[in-house]
Amino acid sequence: MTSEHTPTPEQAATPARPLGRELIVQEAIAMIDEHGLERLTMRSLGARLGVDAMALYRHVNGREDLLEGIVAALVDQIQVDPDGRLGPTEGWQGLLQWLARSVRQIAIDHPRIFPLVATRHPAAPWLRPPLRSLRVVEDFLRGLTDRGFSDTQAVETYRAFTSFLLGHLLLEVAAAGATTGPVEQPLDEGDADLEPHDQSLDVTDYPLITRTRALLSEDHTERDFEVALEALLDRLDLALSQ
Amino acid sequence: MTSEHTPTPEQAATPARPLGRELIVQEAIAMIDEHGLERLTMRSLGARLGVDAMALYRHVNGREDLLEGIVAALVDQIQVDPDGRLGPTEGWQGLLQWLARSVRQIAIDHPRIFPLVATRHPAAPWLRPPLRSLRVVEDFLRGLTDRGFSDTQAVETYRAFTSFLLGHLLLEVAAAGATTGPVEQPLDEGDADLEPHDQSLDVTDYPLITRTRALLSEDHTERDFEVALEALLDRLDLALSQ
DNA sequence: ATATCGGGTTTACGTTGTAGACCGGTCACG
DNA sequence: CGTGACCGGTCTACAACGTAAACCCGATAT
Repeated sequence: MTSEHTPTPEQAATPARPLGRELIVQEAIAMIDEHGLERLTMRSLGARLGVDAMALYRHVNGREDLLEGIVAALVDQIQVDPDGRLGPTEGWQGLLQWLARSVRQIAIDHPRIFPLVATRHPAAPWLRPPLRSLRVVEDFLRGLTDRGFSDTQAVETYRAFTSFLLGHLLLEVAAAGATTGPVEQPLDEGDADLEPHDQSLDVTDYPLITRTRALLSEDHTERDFEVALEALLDRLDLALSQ
Repeated sequence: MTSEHTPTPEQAATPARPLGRELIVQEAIAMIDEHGLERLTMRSLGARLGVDAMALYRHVNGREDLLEGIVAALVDQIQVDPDGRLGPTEGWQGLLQWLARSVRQIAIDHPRIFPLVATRHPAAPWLRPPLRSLRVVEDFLRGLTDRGFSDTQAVETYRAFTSFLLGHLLLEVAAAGATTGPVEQPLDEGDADLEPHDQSLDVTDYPLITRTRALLSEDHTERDFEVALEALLDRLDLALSQ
């Protein structure tokens, strides 16, 4: 009877038994979405599932493995090919556009998890986040080679495309996280001395920043994403035709 | 006398007194470079500096602040403008090329720290990693406006350029980290049961991956970086001329 | 009926970040 | 020339975390 109350009064208990890797990962994702990564703890996750923390270890090889599972779960949501098989009318451009938007949607839905997808070490050095599962890469390569790409071209496109996705989406979710609230503090605000490291920073010494402040704060993430994607497609198209 | 030996026998003591924020951050950077982020601990860092862990708190506002300092230190190394002022002969292309390579060099020198630069929340939502300090952004905007960019163009370029850098460099250092050794385990290898989650993954079910395995493993990071940069510059040039 | 075992619990330990008390030297000032 | 402040180190302590190990119990197989 040492702890009768639930340690975190998040939700009392058992959202959907039977306990298993799937459910655990799912609930962990929800938890990060709601409170951020640092608040995902074995104990809190266990509590949320109405179960002792140690129970999780029956289904998951420790916290690292859990994070791995979370990343894998998100990556598995990526659809390389739309359901209604897109005809070769659109060609590879359509495929890449679809895929890009698919990945983008996932990133936006889980802005606090995407950094994990971006930075955790993939299973093999040639897997490039965010397209970091064998299934996705296979489908990607097939999609392109089916549409006339040589193996080399397909692989080069894989590299260019992942770089594009990673840069744009990571910046987009970072911006999203900044507005939503970066971390979720446990409700204190006693600011220390020792150079308070100004929160709302002073910009007066930087004339150009001051001048462009409004411009800098504008949000064009979606448009930027689309035009950069278009530019990439153009570039690839050019590279193909020679 | 509870702990007479140094907790981590890394280096006995005092590499360069006077203790201070600067020195602490510097040594922390060295430590991450050598052993990885998760092995950077207040106690180990203190030990490395020949000092009690708590001494660090006199100069640093806790671990988070230390990480902030590390990121800031790296970003401060970025040189927007070469020392020998480059004439307007090169124009803005030269500037961006120089800057890109400057940032890239830093990323490569600290592959285990760059992810921090990439993913930690900047001081303001409109600061975009890796160009995430006021000084760098100011110099960046000045460099461009000095060369004929409008404010809007300069800001748009800032966005495009940071996306480019982040995507390419993050993937490059991830690949680097994968070869060097991702984490630095404390020397055990007793593999658990529970689906060993295959380390050297099996690729036989993925014909296209199998076929392009060699291609996928080739390393073209530098070339890719340069050609993507060139493409970006072309795109910007085009956007400028209309 | 009884042995097995999957899957939960309890307890305990080591490691981490960090608060807070202590404490010794140095330096300003009466 | 004391004497107090204070700067910057130490020591001790604690809560939170990940997780190993032992336990335990109900269903199921023999």
